[in-house]
Amino acid sequence: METLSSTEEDYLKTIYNLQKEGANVVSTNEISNSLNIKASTVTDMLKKLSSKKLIKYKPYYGTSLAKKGNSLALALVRKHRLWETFLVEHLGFEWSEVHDIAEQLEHVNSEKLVNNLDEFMGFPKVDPHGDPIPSKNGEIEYSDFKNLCETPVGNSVSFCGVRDSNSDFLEYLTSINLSIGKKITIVEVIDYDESIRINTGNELITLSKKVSKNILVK
Amino acid sequence: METLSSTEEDYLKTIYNLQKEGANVVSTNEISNSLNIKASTVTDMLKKLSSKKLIKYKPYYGTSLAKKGNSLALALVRKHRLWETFLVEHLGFEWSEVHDIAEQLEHVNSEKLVNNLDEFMGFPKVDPHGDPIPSKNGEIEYSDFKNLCETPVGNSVSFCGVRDSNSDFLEYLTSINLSIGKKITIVEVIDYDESIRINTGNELITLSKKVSKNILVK
DNA sequence: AAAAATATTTAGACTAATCTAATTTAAGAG
DNA sequence: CTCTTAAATTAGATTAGTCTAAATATTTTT
Repeated sequence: METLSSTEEDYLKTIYNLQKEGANVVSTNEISNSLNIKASTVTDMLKKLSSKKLIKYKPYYGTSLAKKGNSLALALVRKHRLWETFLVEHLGFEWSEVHDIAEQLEHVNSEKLVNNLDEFMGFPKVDPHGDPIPSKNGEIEYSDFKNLCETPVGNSVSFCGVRDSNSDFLEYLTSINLSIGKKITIVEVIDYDESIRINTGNELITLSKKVSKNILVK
Repeated sequence: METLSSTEEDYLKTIYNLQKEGANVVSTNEISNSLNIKASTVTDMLKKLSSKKLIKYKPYYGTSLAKKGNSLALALVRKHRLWETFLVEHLGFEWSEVHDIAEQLEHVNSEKLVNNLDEFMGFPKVDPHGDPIPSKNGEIEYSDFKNLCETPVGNSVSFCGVRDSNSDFLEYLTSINLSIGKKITIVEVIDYDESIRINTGNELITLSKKVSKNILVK
């Protein structure tokens, strides 16, 4: 099993993430946008990954991960989330700062490193953004969180994760004092722009649809 | 200050290490051997690093680090040694296993990461092989260790470091129970092959010249 | 000091990953 | 069902890092 370049790994992870977002098959343009790489370049890489049997690629139709590619993508996600957890839990980073660093760390190649790190931290189940961490064997417990924007008025839920790890978004949440574990009660939905008003125990805040859509609750 | 590629960083670190081994000026072939890259390729890279003012390069003569290149190399050494320390002290690795992993980790680009890691470990002064760890500001305390092979018969010293981090060598030392801190008394020097007999408290062992040359003591 | 050996550089080519521009295919609108 | 538009692919070029083979410098030997 030859090892992959970081670039190849990036493509696999991107396909994994896009597929998880619902789509069964991922388009060349979606990958292109996600990675900020021109579509023509993506096409070349898809052919290459396909010839390595890591993905199923049908020209003009789309791409999905093959079994082998899926395991590799999952291993990357595992590494990424373990490193993010380490950075926040042990090195004093904010949840908004860790993405780019983990993006580099996830390409470090050592089974033992990631497994020892996992053990060192006591086998955490979720990362600082609430995303589940795949186990050594590639098992992942998909969580059944709902979008905050779909929660009916009057309900009380708790903040369990985000659907976007963009640092601006995370910093915004921190600035309004929303962090994982927080109890939230939906006070009102404004029909006009679909924004919502929520109560977080001590304050009443208004969130736009764009924000509430990216907050996961249970 | 544009960032360097990992490849460029590797060359700088190699030049740093070779220069530290005594030589004021490093030859193209030395770099070529060290990195296992053909001399012609090295020449190209030297021109490039020279044009970036990171090294002083004189064709057919040799190379040395310029001030800027030296700081960068030192920053890499710092990262390498901090990661090695982390792996051994916190993730349960043997000192013989960490070199290659640290080689990858040292290219991860984040000032804050390395500084927080340093702080997390309580600002260690030496790595698991006894090498000094440069501080954040690039200060490094060169240690005044001697080679075990230069220690006169009868003297008692303590094992402070190694001059080679090759895993076979380190595993060998571990197998004969020699680890950093151990007290060593030189019992006898065999003129014929310059091997030495030492007493480590409970055992009497014989070490070849090749081995004793790579053991540092105080 | 000339010849031989060794070290270094130059020249030309290759691969991976990228781009732009041109072409082809598929999808949607009338 | 044809035309237009959007998406995807192909063609050709570029850059970084590498190689081999050939040429040139330097050093060593005789």
